[in-house]
Amino acid sequence: MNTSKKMETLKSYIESKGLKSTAQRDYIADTFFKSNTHISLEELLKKVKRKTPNIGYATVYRTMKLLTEGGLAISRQFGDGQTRYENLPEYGHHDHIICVKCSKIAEFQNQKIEELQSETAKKLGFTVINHKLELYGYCSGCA
Amino acid sequence: MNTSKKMETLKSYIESKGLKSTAQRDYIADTFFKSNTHISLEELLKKVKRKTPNIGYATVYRTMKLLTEGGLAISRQFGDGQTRYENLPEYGHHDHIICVKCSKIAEFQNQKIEELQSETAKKLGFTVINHKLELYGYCSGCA
DNA sequence: TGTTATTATGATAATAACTTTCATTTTCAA
DNA sequence: TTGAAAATGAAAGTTATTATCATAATAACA
Ligand SMILES: [Mn+2]
Ligand SMILES: [Mn+2]
Ligand SMILES: [Zn+2]
Ligand SMILES: [Zn+2]
Repeated sequence: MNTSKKMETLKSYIESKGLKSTAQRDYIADTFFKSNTHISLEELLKKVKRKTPNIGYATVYRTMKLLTEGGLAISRQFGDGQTRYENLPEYGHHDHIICVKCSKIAEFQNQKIEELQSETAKKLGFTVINHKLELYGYCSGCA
Repeated sequence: MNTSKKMETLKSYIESKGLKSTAQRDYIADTFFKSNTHISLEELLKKVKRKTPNIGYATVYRTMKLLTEGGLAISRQFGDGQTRYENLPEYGHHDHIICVKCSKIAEFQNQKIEELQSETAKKLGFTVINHKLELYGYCSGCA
């Protein structure tokens, strides 16, 4: 889904919730949609402030909360104590591998792992609704 | 490893670091070693205070930090914003599945998943040193 | 066994990320 | 155009964690 399509989806979501549209929210969302990292609120705020210096942290916070609720952003907690947000992946769910030295994050998909997770859960009488799989180690550059 | 063996290991670790032994630390460690849950600092403090009401949160915090550094405790962060500690597993590494309704935690081991993780990492040029796998869902009682 | 340097303790303060509050501004349906 | 409802931004509140500091306990050694 491209940025403009996402902006439309956001617009619909806002309408459906009886909310009002604002320039700040639009700009924050647009900036986020155009980012391709796992971005923290501070980082996003910094980006946004380059064009709109008077925007507040709280607005960025609330916008990302809204996007997450609306299914337009995914929040992630890696080990660093900060929530990070990423755009919806183009091709379904993915997990992460993080370099403990340079913090580089690589993404991967492994259908077999996903299946084994479900199986394992089933054996224990659980039904999985989501999961968190993070590998930590050294990337090729830091090994 | 049983509790007394762990206490000995702790004693060695303390000596090797040039630290001093104290009744508080011993009692906190012993209490932790005898617990078989994924226990938070608050919970551990509560237990400890039953016999030694004047023990402080900071001492429990520092003791668990010490145990973790010394390899006698594992710290875990599940989704609830609190660090939890667990004893060394009797039979190697395990991962967790957590009920989102009642917070029940089940443990599992799956060698195949572990292997697939290493493989996946290797393909991306990473060397894995640790990982985090948590499944979230409904337990049999909450389904 | 006393002395004393070093470490530990517990109360309290500081930190940091997140979340809420509130006075003011903005939006938008009527 | 108007006014009720929502949004904003600054500031305050929250919560778990970590640090500080005055005092107490430990232990090497004279
Ligand atoms: Mn990702
Ligand atoms: Mn466990
Ligand atoms: Zn790296
Ligand atoms: Zn349950």
